[in-house]
Amino acid sequence: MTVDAFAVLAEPSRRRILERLRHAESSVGDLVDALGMSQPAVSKHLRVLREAGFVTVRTAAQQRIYRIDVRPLRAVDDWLGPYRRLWADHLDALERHLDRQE
Amino acid sequence: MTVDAFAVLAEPSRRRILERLRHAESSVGDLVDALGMSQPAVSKHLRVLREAGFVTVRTAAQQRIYRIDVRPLRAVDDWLGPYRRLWADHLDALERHLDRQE
DNA sequence: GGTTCATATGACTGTCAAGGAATACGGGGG
DNA sequence: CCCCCGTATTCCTTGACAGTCATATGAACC
Repeated sequence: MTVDAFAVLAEPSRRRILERLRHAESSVGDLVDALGMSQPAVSKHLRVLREAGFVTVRTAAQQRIYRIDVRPLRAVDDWLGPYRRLWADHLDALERHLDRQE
Repeated sequence: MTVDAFAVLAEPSRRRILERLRHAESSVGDLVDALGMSQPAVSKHLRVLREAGFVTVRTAAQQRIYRIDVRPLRAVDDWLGPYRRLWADHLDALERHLDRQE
């Protein structure tokens, strides 16, 4: 996970790949068909995702089956933690405000 | 918010700015001192953050006071939603597994 | 063992964003 | 009114990255 998770997610195509892998693991060819982009492009994005820990690979005959790994996403989720508190506090303040209105 | 929130967050310096603004609103000069980078660099990052909705500006005399706005972060949080389910399910499965072990 | 299928990789090109230096802008104080 | 302070903007250079095309790898099948 030496790579920056946010930088990896900055690429829309990579998010689309993750979106697809969220529902089911897929071979490279499946992704090529589903996303309508060239095979080398897909393979390169998969490499980036793999090196950042977002996906794992398994070899099945002549295919490589990619599967999502949620750990980097949990890291992003953790990063959001303190900020989440921010809008929770705002909601609390809003509620108090509305209570006072009554 | 026409800009991609993930692309904005991909820049470490911008995350550092947000981290700082999470605790307190700041003038540009404050951020320059705190982050140890050039004033133009900070101003440019603030512009990106502003155009993506991450921060708002207020003018106080000759200073511009920047304040965090959590809405784009909530969008990121929402994006994570479906994936969060993924590892919640995994945790459930683990619990069931451990229960069966007893 | 050579061919075919699925995928990875390399070389190359175009694009875009970040950083620095210099400069413009705009309000405030003398 | 001129100057100064804080900040924004412009120009320029440089580096990173995505996409394409072509080719390499490697397993399976005949």
